[in-house]
Amino acid sequence: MLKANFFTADSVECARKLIGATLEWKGCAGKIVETEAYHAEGDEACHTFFRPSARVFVDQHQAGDAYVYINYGMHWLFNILVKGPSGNGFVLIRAVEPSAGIEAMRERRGSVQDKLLAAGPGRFTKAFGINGDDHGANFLSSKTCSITLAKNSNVIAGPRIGISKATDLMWRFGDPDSKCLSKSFR
DNA sequence: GCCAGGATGTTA
DNA sequence: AACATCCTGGCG
Repeated sequence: MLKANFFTADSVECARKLIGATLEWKGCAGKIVETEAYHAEGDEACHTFFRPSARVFVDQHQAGDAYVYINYGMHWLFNILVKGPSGNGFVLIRAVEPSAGIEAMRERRGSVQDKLLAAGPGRFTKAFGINGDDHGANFLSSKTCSITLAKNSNVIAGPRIGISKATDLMWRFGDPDSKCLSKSFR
């Protein structure tokens, strides 16, 4: 299980270290294979840059709290708030390789290949049943949710996906060997 | 495998 | 108007 101070480091470091970790969420579980980091200050792609409500969220919540929002009118996206001495930020969970609760994921996702069940930020939340009710939930205080870091994992970095600002930052991280990425790194 | 197009609604 | 996406169908 994560230590209580894990989300008090830089969000870029958190995003990198979460690759390979096992995420458990209300009966479902899987290996985190893709993440992205956002900085609350100075990052034009971060919601805090253009959404006052996101800045309020950072002020009023603690490290480890879930920031869940709806995207393109139909997909929930799941972030974890990071608050550290060097600055605040978010880690977006972009893809997970399912390991438990796969039947429940299949029911929620409909007819897709198993490797695509949670291979994308919107696919992941749908597979795991995450929605706006989970906005503000905290991993470190919940009994049904946890993250356990892997001892070692192969990690590759690349530019973040689906954004139009700050595309030069290499803040997308992933396991290059996983078959459950939202998109290849090569 | 890649690309185009449409679904869908919140935020500011 | 933009948007941290996904699915389908066309093409080869």
